[in-house]
Amino acid sequence: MDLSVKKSKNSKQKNLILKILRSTHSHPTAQWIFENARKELPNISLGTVYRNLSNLKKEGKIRELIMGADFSRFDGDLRNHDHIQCTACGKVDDVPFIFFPIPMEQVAQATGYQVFRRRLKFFGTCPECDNQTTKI
Amino acid sequence: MDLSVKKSKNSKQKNLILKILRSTHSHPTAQWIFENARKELPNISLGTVYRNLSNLKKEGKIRELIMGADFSRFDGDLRNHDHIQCTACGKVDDVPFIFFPIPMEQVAQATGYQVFRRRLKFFGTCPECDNQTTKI
DNA sequence: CTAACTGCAAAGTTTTTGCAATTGC
DNA sequence: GCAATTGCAAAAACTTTGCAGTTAG
Repeated sequence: MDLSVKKSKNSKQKNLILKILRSTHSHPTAQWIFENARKELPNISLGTVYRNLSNLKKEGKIRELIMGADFSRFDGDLRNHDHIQCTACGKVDDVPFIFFPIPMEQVAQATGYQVFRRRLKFFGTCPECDNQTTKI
Repeated sequence: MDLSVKKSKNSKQKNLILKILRSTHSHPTAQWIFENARKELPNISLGTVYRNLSNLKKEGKIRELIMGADFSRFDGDLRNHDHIQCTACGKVDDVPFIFFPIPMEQVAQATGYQVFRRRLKFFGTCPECDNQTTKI
């Protein structure tokens, strides 16, 4: 059987979307990507953005996050890193890679699962929101 | 300023929803909760389910997960535990609490955030899906 | 060439909201 | 009582899909 998926064309839309994703660490939503993409390609459609995000995900070039109580966010940085979300403004930032030794065997034993991956997410308040506690 | 939020009535709908959530570890979706709730209260509406989930979350009685590429899932168990999701069937299970020492100060230093909480999620295949690898 | 991709618009899903009636405290 | 909650239905928010035309390899 053929396990290699990849079979996809280049298109300016797709390349632009990837470029946008890689130019930020802010984990944008599909809508945000769309708005930024149309600055360069005014005719691009939201459907195309969603289709390309889906393809890029299948090809392993990006990662879908969906981490909080809102819509999907995408990550163009595939290096090992974790995430932190501000509970005040909802922003998601990268946590540069820190090695956390997590004994996955214990998890496998406790659950009966075969464990492949882990994902670690932190919650807190970002510097901006911290300073605005008294405002408004 | 008054930081205590809570001010909420009891209603049979709300109590039922909480009871359902606490009776399972399967992290149901709003739709699933709705379907089960209407077995006991046939006239309950989906809107009421969503409103109560939102209130219960505000009151800190449940937790919204939203962990994968689909719709929200809710957790009625607030004891410390982590989650594992099967990448084959999508099911989410609890990982009974295991102490993972994670140095949150390092995260705070690296990001500038005030860090409150962490959430750890594992991915793998559940025993059922493991055994079905060759079927179909 | 032709399979994949595009823009557009319509449809699908999940969640929220407005309103009049009901209910808990 | 009166504010909070409910059922219902309509609307909003996010995502997917059908189609006919365009494009990359």
